Amino acid sequence: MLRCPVSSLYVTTPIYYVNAKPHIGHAYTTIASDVYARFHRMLGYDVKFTTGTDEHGKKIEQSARNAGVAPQEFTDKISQLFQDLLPILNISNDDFIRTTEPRHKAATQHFWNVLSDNGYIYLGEYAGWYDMRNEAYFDEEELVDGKSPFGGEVQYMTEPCYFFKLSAFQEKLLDFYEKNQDFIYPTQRKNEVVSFVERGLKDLAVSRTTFDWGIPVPKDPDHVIYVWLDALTNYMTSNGYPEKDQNNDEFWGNVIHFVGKEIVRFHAIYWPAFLMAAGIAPPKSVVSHGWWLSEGEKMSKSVGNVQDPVKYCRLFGSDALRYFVLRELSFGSDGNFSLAGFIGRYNSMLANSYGNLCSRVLSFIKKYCDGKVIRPGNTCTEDADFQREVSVALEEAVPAIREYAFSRYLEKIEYAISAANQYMDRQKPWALRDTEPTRTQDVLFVLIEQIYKITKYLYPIVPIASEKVLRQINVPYELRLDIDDGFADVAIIGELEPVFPKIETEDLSRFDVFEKD
RNA sequence: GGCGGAGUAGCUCAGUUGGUUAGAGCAGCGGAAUCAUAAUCCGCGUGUCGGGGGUUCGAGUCCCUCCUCCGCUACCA
Repeated sequence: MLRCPVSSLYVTTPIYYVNAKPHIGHAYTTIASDVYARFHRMLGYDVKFTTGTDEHGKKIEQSARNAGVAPQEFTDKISQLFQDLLPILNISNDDFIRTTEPRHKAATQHFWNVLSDNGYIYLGEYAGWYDMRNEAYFDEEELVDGKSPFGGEVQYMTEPCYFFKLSAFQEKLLDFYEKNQDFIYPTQRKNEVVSFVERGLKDLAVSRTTFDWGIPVPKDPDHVIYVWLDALTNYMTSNGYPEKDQNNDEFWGNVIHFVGKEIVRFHAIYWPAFLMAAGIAPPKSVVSHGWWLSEGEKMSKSVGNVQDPVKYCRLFGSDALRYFVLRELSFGSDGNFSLAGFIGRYNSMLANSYGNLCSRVLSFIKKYCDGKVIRPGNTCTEDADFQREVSVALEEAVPAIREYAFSRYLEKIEYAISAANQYMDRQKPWALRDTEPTRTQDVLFVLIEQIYKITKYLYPIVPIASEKVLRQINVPYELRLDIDDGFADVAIIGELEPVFPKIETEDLSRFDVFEKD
């Protein structure tokens, strides 16, 4: 039994900052979170899965001004692009939260009041060398020849500012990391976080007076709340805070935050410190992934090599993109996103190995077994060997995904697919169909039952194709989501429809056309 | 500078606490088969495991040193 007794899991993506349209990095985090969520639903977990947009801050205010629109109008537009991306990627989120929503403003201000009431927020003065032209503060040691790193003239300035007593949490955090070894994944990021904290924590400036686009500090509306304090609180807003006591909440007891490596510090240091200060349990894990290079180079708008997830979905389907990003690189490391790599993986694995396996088995049954096979009375050693091979591979896949090793999960499944193709080649049903019809149908049943199992394991990654295959072998929808369900004793083949048609050269020219748009 | 990663076949990477002739996938070459999306299956790798030194009966795996690449080193997000 793989299925777990009922337990709850809360999976989150970061809320994405709305200063530019979504790119492949956003899609990647969202897809990984979705696969993790779907997989755990299949294991029997009660899963809550949220995503959203982070909409406050100086940068947004400026971008809106540059675009000549009000900040709210600006964020409405970009946030919509992120919302539109979800169905395109086939994401199964339960909530989409925007930090400009009233529920979030209320939650954040409540959280602020708790931190303040608990004595962790105080009014002080922020001081530093201010670069007027670039509107940023710098420390003395950051200055280059008496100017800011951007080359602007600086002057020493102070402004009133609320601080969070982060310094009070240095030991508590280190102790927390020590006792919760799984808190930060992967290990490299954990080491970075620990060494950062060990170096000493200064109090954190958590309010700003230099711009207005934010949530006002309660009782002192000249200040807006620091965007990260605002943004991180979304995870609780979405979970019913403050009405719902997070410490007695089943979802809050098992929170997994998926993030990109660039925001680990906020999630692994500030966030647990804020929560500790409020007397709320920190999340279970912060899981961070690497960055995508584009055709071997760093993605950047100025270079114009930003990979657009929507384009890939339109041309090749969301399943193909989901499969590629999780298979191509080991989760946590950086990797390369290239069209050639994408097509190579798609064709060799999805089209040739898996798609063709389904096709050859199902159409064989359709043509030569009257579209129906029944469970054999007895099987031979070769059948048992094959069945065991698939079972072992799939069982090994489970711990992989639970350790966020999505590519290892897929490797195991691919091994099972390969075993199925090998089994069919060894048994040669096409050579037996006239002389040994019984053995032929037995072999086909053995095959179709393993295809059923493999397809179910593929479901979290490629839900559309998986559902298509299950429909072709007449597996009812409601069975799809439970990993322990067995296969029926009679398999009836429905209407055949190809999954993962091979990408041909003509499709590549279509890709170029699309690119010019 | 400090701390932390990484350097293994053409490419992408596995290699658990040191132990038999260092593995997988992809690409390439040869063959078989024809159920299938011209898909599949079988066979084929003389790699200084970044360089050098050391510990050990034995090291890709431990220690030292050097080289190269990368990340973190707070108040834009």
